[in-house]
Amino acid sequence: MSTIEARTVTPRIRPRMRDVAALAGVSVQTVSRVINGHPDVAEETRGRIQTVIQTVGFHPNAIARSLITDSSNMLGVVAGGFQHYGPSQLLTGIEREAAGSGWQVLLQVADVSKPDDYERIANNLIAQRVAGIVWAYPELTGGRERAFHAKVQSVAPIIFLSMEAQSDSAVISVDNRMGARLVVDHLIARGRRNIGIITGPMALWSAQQRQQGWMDALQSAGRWTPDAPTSGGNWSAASGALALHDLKARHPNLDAVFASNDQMALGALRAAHELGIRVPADLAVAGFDDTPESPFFSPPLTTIHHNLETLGQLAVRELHRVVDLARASSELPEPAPLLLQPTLVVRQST
Amino acid sequence: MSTIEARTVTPRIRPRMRDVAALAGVSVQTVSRVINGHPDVAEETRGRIQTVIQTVGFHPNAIARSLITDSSNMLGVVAGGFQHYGPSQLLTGIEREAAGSGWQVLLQVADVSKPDDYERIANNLIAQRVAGIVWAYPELTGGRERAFHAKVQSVAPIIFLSMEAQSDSAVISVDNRMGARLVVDHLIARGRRNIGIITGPMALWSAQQRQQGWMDALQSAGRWTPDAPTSGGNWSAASGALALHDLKARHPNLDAVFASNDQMALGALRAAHELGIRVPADLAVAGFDDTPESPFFSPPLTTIHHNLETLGQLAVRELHRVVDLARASSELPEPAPLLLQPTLVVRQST
DNA sequence: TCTATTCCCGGTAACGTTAACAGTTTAGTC
DNA sequence: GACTAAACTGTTAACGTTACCGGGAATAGA
Repeated sequence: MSTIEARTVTPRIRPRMRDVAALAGVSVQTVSRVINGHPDVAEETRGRIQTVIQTVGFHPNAIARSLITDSSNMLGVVAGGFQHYGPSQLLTGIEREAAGSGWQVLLQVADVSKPDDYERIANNLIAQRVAGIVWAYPELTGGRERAFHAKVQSVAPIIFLSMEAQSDSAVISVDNRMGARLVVDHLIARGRRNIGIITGPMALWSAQQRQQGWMDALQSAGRWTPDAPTSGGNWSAASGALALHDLKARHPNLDAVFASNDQMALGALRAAHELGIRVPADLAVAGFDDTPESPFFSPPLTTIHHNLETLGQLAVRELHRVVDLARASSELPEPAPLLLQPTLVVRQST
Repeated sequence: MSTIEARTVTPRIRPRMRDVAALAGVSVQTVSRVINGHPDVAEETRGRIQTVIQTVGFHPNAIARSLITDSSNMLGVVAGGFQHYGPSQLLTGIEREAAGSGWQVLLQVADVSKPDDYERIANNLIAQRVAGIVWAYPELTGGRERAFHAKVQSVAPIIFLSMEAQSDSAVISVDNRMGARLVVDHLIARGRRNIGIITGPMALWSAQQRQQGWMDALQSAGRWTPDAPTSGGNWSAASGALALHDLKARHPNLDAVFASNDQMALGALRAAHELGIRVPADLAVAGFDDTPESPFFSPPLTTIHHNLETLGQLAVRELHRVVDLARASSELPEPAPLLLQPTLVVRQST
């Protein structure tokens, strides 16, 4: 038995357009037209083809389509892991919006410990010919993201999340500085005199901004001194607990602390409890992020609310707009920057 | 000026192998050999080609490669969102292992509210010709995941996470039942007489299993009665708080509660505090997951530790093994199931 | 010197799809 | 009945890569 005979007799594992066309007695082009919803196909023919598609279980090959159209419906998302609440929420928003407009999400997680990992990721995204890129890997400005941008900018439009706004690239972010300002202003209004901060990893732009907002508030209240209580954390509850011990040891008369995220605030609350410090009577504690758990801390946490899911959605929507424009006009427009305003949520911890 | 002239004069936006070959004075085939690290290329030629690749900035087109080799290096990951700690950790493990072995992650998030959303996802994954699928969307057995499995099984091997083991599909999971058993045994050993449970969404296999473990422990201690204290939550801290109010109202002599995850345990702790119930003196509270925050609850939470990141890694590793085998032997072997054992972490809440 | 082997390289066809164009038929108009 | 437009369908050539095969040059062994 020749292979040709075997081919025609046994059903193909994965039917192609050609097979559908043969069975329906039309050309591949007509099948293509049906699949892509083009007009100029007789209703009768369309129905017949669709029946064949169903019965043989034909699925169009997106790879071949991408090759010939020189475009993919894939969106590259660069992240730094999902151990924390923020990135997870961001990803949820990105994926939802992408799926809603028919895009696929190609996920890339950069290894923080490898400084050159962005090169691997850039190569992956270029190789896959993604239509757009969302950089959700917050980091200090001027570093690897600039190199990354230079490398991929000819391939696809890119939007950065939570970084310093730059003239040549679009950034969509929550106004971290204003958020911190809001919460520290609140502490001042409550009559706190000695307000410390637990910062995030200072390599991160968002952590820097939150520290700035804290400084802004102190300065405009005329309370700023260079030795204002400061201690560094790494977003984790454990680091928050350590930081509070540290702060209290160095500044015994501390009466309020702004933790740069809710997890560290939780750690601070715990540490205060262990030290016999009453919250909020002796010490006010505030956080940032408004995680779903924060209302259930002891005591419930005053914090800053922002919606990162919306942020992710907006980023994808903007990217989509730019890609559509680029397809139409053959030139690549710049995405527009955006700054979302967070809000203060007052609870019993302050 | 003709377009052909323009083409040869202006540098191509995105060079192809053909361009590299022309510049290096070799055939495309030789360039291909260099790119894929094949032998039988003279060292001198290889160097020359690599120089050209660098200078013109050539990046191989993964789409064309996939088309001709009829294989992709993409892994489909089906999830249900990343609002909770578990799925995020799982994704981290999956991505890390995938990237480590040169795979790309194509992320698909199913909309829980649309029962037929798995069809859209299956079509996406088939269209992209993924090499393997990780189903990280925990749900009740017998439902959509079976239909999904039927639809994609001819395309790619699939591994399910956190579902009921089935004869015809591989499941890798943490032993949720044993974990719950461990923690409830511990509560019994501490002398608690009236041990309630706050369950997760009962449509989920993991929630069912944790309830089963609670029952197992009570039964083997001879304490099981059909009206044992039970209340349902949805994994959120808010639902945990509500559930504790509910339980305490219906069972005033409740002296221990097993919350099916740490978030709900946090809610229960908060509710207990509001009701003036001392933990652990009046009421012992235990959780499940050992989130990084749980040691900082008030009081620190007794819980079950399991490593979902490892789980994700193992799933991808197993999938990789199966795909490699399939490529070699042209038949599709079944992935092997696996059950990870969790451990008890005792803290001050019990 | 002849043959076999190894090393290196190139030509051609193919993967599954869509774009561009070229037909053919049908209906409508004068 | 001729002409035109509209509706529908088919043919051919690409997209960028790798598989397959074929062949020349250099080397080694007889």
